[in-house]
Amino acid sequence: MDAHEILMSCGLKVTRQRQAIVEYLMDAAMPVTAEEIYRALSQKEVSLWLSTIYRTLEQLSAKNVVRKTMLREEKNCYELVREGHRHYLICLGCNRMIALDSCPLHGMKLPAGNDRFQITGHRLELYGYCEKCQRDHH
Amino acid sequence: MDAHEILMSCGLKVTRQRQAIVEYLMDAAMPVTAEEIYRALSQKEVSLWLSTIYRTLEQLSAKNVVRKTMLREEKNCYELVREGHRHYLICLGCNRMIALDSCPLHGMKLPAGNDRFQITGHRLELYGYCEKCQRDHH
DNA sequence: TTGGGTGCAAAATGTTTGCAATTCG
DNA sequence: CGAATTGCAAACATTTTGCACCCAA
Repeated sequence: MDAHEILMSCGLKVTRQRQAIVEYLMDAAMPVTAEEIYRALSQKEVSLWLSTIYRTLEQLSAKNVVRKTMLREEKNCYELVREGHRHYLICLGCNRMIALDSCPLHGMKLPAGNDRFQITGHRLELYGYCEKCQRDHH
Repeated sequence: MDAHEILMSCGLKVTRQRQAIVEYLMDAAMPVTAEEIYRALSQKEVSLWLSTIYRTLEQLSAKNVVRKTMLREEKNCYELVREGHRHYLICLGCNRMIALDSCPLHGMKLPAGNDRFQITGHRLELYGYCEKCQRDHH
């Protein structure tokens, strides 16, 4: 599924700007901020505005094609929704994020989910220190 | 431990404003925004500015007395660090948050934590629908 | 007394909105 | 062509910063 198809399937018109945004998200290994998209695309041939990026991300989020996340307690980040959901290890030393290849909660019976509260999703981030920063940290 | 002692232990001067902020956090059952603190204290006898609140929360966060959280993908919230850490059920219907009384991950061996990445903390939020909203939602 | 703290204003940052001009279908 | 989309400016909300005055230690 390429950018063009993704946009079509959302019922959105395929514009130069939107294609570039979706392509950028497809290439991104990590959640990215609106500003990162803006800077990256501005450096290429693509000229577009931040408001367009926000609007597009908003629309794609509504269609569940993009997910808004908030990693590292800072800005909003956005990532393409791929297989299921995704969690990250976040290094407190260098801020790098490492995607986990599976959900640690998968298949787990959560004590909180009972008839009084129906759990439909979760968000999990693991913090710590990567190999390099473990050394530097001491 | 009261507000006064908490501030002292952080090496911060005990001022009227800071005391009020910490007391408010102690009474709060849930993470609160800077603005909520501002409005609540303004209504009482306490006069103080938002910048003072942000500065104080910043300092308390640095001392690990307060934790910054971002629930519901919206604004920054702050909560007093009590016993260990805390997780919430968040209702997507009414936005209400319900504190869990224990950490579902407690005692769990996380597959990601090995010698290459040392896990020191995590953040987990569970989303779903509370009893009332399960009915309304359909 | 004095260095940290606060009031206050102003700036910086991130995001949203309104509208005319443009472009996709 | 007509509706959706964009460029652009301006508004908005949140958070940070600078500085003179103030007050806790």
